[in-house]
Amino acid sequence: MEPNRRDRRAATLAEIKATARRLLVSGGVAAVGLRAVARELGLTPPALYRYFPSHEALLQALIADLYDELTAALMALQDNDADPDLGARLYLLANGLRDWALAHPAEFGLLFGTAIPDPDAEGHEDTPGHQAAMRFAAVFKALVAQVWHQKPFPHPSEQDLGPVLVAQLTRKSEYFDGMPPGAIYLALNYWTRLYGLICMEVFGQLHWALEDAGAYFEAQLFEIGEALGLDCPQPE
Amino acid sequence: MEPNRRDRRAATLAEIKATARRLLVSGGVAAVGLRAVARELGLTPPALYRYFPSHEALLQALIADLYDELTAALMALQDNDADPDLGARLYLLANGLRDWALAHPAEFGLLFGTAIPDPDAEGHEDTPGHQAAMRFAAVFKALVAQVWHQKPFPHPSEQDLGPVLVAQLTRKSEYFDGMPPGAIYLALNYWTRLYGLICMEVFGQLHWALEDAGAYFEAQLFEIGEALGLDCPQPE
DNA sequence: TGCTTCAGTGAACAGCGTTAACTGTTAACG
DNA sequence: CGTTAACAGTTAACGCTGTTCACTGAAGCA
Repeated sequence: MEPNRRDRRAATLAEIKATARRLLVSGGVAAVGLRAVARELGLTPPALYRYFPSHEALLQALIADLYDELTAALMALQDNDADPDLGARLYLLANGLRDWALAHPAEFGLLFGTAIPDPDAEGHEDTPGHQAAMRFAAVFKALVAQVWHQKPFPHPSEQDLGPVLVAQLTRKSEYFDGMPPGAIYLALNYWTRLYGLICMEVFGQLHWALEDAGAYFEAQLFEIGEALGLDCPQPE
Repeated sequence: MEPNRRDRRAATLAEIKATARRLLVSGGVAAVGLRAVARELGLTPPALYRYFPSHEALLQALIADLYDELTAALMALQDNDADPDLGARLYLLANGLRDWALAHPAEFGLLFGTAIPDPDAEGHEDTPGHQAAMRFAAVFKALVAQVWHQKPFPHPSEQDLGPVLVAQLTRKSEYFDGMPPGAIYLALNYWTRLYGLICMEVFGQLHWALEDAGAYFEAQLFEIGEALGLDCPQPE
């Protein structure tokens, strides 16, 4: 019945991350301090260094966990939806992302708000947070590719896009399961508009115009769906 | 020839803000510390309190200055453009904003990146930074309203938007110089897409798909212009 | 049993924003 | 002109932060 030493370690590690998240929710990212976490757990600050090599590493682990939680939530949403129309799942996913963001604004802010304009990166692409972000992005990518392969939607021609853009998009054709550049362009369009919209709503940058952006989001989502040749989202 | 005391004060104040900006550019917002600024100026940290009541106030002043600089740059861009077609100025403005953002990523990050999801705000709407942001937003608002009044563009009907959204948009009709809700919807659409696009590009969130987002931005800008019933941007 | 591993502590360091008390210069006023 | 008050700036200190080092005590293993 007495816990193993490795189990104890895992339990403490989970407690640390849980505490960090609680502090994140209650006071924003600035409240997630090494000392604050230690204080909350009844430990001394250096004790945390047995679990994380630095404060930044703790935040990275928290970010990775949150990405994975969001990814799992969206995948569960897909699995529980029996609708054979994959286009409907795109609405499901988009609304799911927005709902999660609005329900967890602090977490969302940590994941997507903390923008790092680091032009000379060269090496921070293998952090836990970044890898988890890639897994998250793959969810949307996979669904869009499935939608495409189930019923290819009309897309702009290569002449419309121009050679420079086509060259870049074609380079991503393999990642997008063989979609043509015009279709990838629409997929990118879908993502950028959805992402931008949710960020602006959660970060309160729409407040000056709309006190409740829900209806606006719905209308925009319908427009974006139209661009992918999808039908009306829901009867509602 | 010896400078007045009030002039000396103004000069020091300008030096402080210039130093703060230099630190911002070279090391991000985290590098703009009270002590760092003082060190750079050969002063002791408490001396800065003769000019700013707190570190936050210094940042606010810097934000306000940057907003004003950006606003002035965009207005100068408009004034130097003799094109009577106001629609063309929308492209000019959009490209001007993007150019400024790409040329000054650190400053842009301070202005637009640091998102503050503060739901229980109630009182931070009168900071210098927020007021300057309103002046900045007014530039776009004014031009869109001018475009509308010069040549009203086709816009979605109230039935298309739904009563909830129409009610919110109508409440902004006065601010938008009497534009109808459908037109305000398109104006908002213009702003959200432009804003989201530039943020994603500057903050490197498009790098996984596009190494150079210029062509993509151009294509998107054309789409957004189409939605406002504008003609082709430029022969180029 | 003896040795090692490891969680955790206490003290300390450098850096941060901020405050209080103090010094010298500079402008203003009777 | 001389007094006085305002002002720019300093030094010292407080509490906070992330981080390191030397150390203790207990758990795990041979």
